Amino acid sequence: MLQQTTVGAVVPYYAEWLKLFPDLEALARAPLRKVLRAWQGLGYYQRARNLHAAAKIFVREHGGEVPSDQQTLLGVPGFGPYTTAAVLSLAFNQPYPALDANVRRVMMRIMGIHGEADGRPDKNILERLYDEIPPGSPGDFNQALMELGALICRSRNPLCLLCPVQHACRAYDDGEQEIIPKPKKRSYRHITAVVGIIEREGRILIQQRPPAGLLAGLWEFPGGKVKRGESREKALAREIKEELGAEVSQAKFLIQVDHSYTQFRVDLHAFACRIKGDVEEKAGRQKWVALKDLRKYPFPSGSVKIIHFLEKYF
DNA sequence: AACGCGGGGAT
DNA sequence: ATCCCAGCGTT
Repeated sequence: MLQQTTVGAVVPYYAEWLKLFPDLEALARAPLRKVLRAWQGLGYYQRARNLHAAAKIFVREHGGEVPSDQQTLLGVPGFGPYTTAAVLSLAFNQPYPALDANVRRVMMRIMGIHGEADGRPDKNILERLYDEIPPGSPGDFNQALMELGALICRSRNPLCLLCPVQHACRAYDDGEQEIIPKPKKRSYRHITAVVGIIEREGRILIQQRPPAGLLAGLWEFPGGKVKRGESREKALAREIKEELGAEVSQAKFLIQVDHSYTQFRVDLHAFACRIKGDVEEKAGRQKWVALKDLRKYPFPSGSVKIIHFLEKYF
């Protein structure tokens, strides 16, 4: 859960997760839909699939235990260099440095390495960490470095005057703690999208996204992007026609929700819809679901906001 | 080496 | 409006 996600966002999910899946066997035998539902809102859903697959491997091939060998762990879904090192050092007391974003920033500053923070393991930093890591307490060392990065050696406004290793920091000596690492430039697009809440005989139509790509395997309401110069109603009718082969006979605006991704921001407009005729069966799975049953399916966060609105006012 | 993959908090 | 986060897998 902590892969590329802040501790504060993870804590409630972690607690709930352990209630649902108290041990490896419980996770291994759970259906994917429940696993994804428990992950709903956390993002990067491939992590949930990986963890699910890993639990199955541990139960089936390793007697229900987590292996304590580096090469074995590196072959398990979701276990890359960082996670493998973190498990080996924290759980098994083995001297592997856990090089995460915090530690990388701390070490770039201590060693005076300029440039952007690269996501890949840096050879020079790893060599230094292997030299410094105390064989007797590698887990404490790793966690101390991560904590130093999170609380003192922060990305912005580092608290150098409170830093216990200020005397050993090249960036501080040179007054470069604010420019190491160099901020990344990102483009930021804005998209407006419409979705149809299509009801028939007390049920609402939802469809499942493809098994790979963005929000893979999650469910959503039919709809799509609004093109330039196009009205929301026109876009809704066009998308419903494209996706379902059906004509929109009525559309009443319900709610607008904002939703931000890393690379873009979506402005979602939901409409209560009536359609004429039947819905075309598509390769992607579709379901008519009662409002109270929507919460059983994994949706992206933007859709969840719409569902909360529906539950409150319908 | 570069890119795709969420979502929310901090500033 | 930007930037970032206890990264990984694919190309």
